[in-house]
Amino acid sequence: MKLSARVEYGVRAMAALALHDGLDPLSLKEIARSEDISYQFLEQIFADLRKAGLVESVRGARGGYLLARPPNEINIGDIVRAVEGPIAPVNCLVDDPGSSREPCRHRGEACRARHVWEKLRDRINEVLDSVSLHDLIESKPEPLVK
Amino acid sequence: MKLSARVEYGVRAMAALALHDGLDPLSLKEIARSEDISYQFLEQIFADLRKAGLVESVRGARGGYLLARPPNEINIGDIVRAVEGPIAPVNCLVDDPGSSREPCRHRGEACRARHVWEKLRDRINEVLDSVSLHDLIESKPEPLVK
DNA sequence: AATAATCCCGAGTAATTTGGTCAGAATTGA
DNA sequence: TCAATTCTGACCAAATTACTCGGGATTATT
Repeated sequence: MKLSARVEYGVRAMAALALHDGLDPLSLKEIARSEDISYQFLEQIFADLRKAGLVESVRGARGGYLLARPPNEINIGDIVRAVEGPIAPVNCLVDDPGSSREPCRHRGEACRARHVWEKLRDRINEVLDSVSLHDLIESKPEPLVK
Repeated sequence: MKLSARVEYGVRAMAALALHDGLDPLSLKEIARSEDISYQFLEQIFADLRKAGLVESVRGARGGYLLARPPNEINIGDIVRAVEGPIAPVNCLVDDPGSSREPCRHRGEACRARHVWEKLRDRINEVLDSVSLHDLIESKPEPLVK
């Protein structure tokens, strides 16, 4: 039940972009340096963020990335789903509409727990969608109490 | 952001025990067979369930497992935490009080997203703790609409 | 036009986690 | 005594994750 490093990095990088919103493009090199994240790994993550339409790229010298929308219109859920795919806490909830994959069937019965997992998925999305990048950068970083 | 097969198996096995509550011990062999789960993998899972005090074992011939409490006093969260450890959606939330592990600190600041992850963790626990084994076995398995 | 800074892309690799097996000891009802 | 069972620790294979590598495409600057 853990989010990946991609998510952690993605959120931090997007927060960096949000803090720089309205200015010139921010390069991956710069983000990687300031957030201490592998440059090449970040490239992969930004490929996903771009495909999801959360950032826009400016190619060439002095290029970089910009938020595609203002920080209050991008929320953490958008980022998580972009870099990790849709939230699906168990296999039988993976949405895979075309294929004829079995739902969670065991010995002829659909799994009794399905509605629990569905509720869980919905609450997770709710929480992640309730916080925007704007909220994130407004809130003070917590003091480092031991 | 996925629960493991251990959780899925653990919940199904506990539901089987709940359906058999008040009767004689149910053996792992029986559960493994009826739920179509690897016997030896189930052994591992039940070791965790037992250590967590959710089941009691009866050793020897005609032995097996019993729920340690009535089905309405055991909830899905108990099972998930027993077999997967405490819910901690990001590393910086792993509770590890003794050790001096760093909190999520990046370049001197605690991570801005920490409170989001905390809220997420709390909601996940809430959902999982809101459904008991009793609820689970009372609810009809969902019909298998394609 | 040349250069350097940047995004872009696909393949490959190392580390970790997960799901499961194996072998056998300990316990107990029949 | 024997068969059915729990219990334990080590082991193993597959999958996933985190990251690297090599190079191509684009563009501001000189």
